[in-house]
Amino acid sequence: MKLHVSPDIFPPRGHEAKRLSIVDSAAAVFCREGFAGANIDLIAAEAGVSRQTIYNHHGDKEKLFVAVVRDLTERCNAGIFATIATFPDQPKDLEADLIGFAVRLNQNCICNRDGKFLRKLIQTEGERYPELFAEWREQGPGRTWPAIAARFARLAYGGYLTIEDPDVAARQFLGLVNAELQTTFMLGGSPREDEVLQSATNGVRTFLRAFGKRRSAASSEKQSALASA
Amino acid sequence: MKLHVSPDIFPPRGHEAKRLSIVDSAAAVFCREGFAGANIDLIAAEAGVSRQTIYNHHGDKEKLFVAVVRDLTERCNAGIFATIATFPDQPKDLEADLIGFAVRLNQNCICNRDGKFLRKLIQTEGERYPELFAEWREQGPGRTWPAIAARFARLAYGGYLTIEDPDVAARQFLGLVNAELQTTFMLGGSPREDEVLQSATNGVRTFLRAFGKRRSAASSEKQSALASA
DNA sequence: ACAAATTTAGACACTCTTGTCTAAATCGTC
DNA sequence: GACGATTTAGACAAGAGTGTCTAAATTTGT
Repeated sequence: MKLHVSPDIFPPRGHEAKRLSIVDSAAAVFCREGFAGANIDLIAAEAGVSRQTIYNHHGDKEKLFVAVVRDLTERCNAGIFATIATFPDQPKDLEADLIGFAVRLNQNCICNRDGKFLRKLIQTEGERYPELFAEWREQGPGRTWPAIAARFARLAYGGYLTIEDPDVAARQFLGLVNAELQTTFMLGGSPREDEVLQSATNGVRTFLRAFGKRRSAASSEKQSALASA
Repeated sequence: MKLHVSPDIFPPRGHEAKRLSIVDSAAAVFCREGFAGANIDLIAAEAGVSRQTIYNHHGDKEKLFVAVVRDLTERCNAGIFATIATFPDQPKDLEADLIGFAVRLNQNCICNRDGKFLRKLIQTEGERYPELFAEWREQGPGRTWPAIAARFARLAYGGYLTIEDPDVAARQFLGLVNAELQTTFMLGGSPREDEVLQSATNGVRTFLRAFGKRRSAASSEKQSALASA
């Protein structure tokens, strides 16, 4: 599940390990307490590290915060693109496959630890660090949305969907699929697995009612002519 | 600790005016800086009041915060119910009327000052005051969602929509209508008026593709026979 | 096992904030 | 104009947190 490709190149082992541990704990504490309320001593204790080590590594509370956001953005992006790679380009069962994709997106990118933390940091401190979060916006939504939209465009081109604007459709897909989780997200909680599945199922059904080739009356159409140029 | 004999009975007008001013400024500062980062001196300055007056009125930073959330919840609720009252029960032009409703909901309840503040306070401090935000959840979403769902149920009963679960439909309506504003909301910004309209228009169109009586290909069927038992 | 680098614990100065207190100023009302 | 209530400015103690420094302890590479 983890890919430790090369965790220890030139810095010694314990060194980088401690850096990771610090950033991890810092993320948790910054989220819980906010930037102003976050206590370096507490971060140190939670990371199992002395306070001085934090200053050795990052120099500053603010620099530490920036490092946290950068780390989270990077890891979340990786997760999102990995999940986008599982988008059903040639679905056997369109509804089931889209539900699966929606659930994966939620579980692996939005509801997981990194996703929750990054979201909360953006919400709480976004206005205080405009340039930092402008960077996030470019690297994150600015790249992931077009990627998702492209997949929906391909589905439409393949004849599975009737879509005018893939960008709009992509955003509406996520809006629908998370429609029933908004209150939970607001309070910073994690929805249960069955809630995620329920919301995704309802959302995808509505999405397909709007954009699916209508199979309403009959016709489980094995519309095979997809291998077109 | 002094005991205020009767804090809010006979105090004169200017008194209550100052209280309002304090709560207002406090809301802004708590939102900008977070609870821990909020500075009472700054709130006082922004309210045009001395620090001591704040302590006279609210006694405590934490009590002040609670007062702010209570006030915001109350005012936002009032706004939402006022807007729900404008829901198109007997629409002439279903699409246009639903778009109008969506825009009103956004402008008067979600994007306005109170809505923005309340949302941010819930997001940032929700986990720290579970009982306070449980109260919000009951008073807010717990009452507004059923009210909105009831309106959609009535539309369905009137033959304007084909809905199985009005609660789900209501949530999906809002999810669709705000689908293109999510990133802006995240960063605490206010979308421009034309963005709100655009998102609402796209959202309502998709909503009607899913739940509207289909006038799609042919058959603008004046399917009037709805008053059945 | 040795030497260099890193980590640690603790003390420290400094700043900032909360909440209290007091005496003077201001306001509202008669 | 006078009286009571409220507000104000400022000083104040107490506490908490940041960032620095130092000397000892530990880890790492050789």
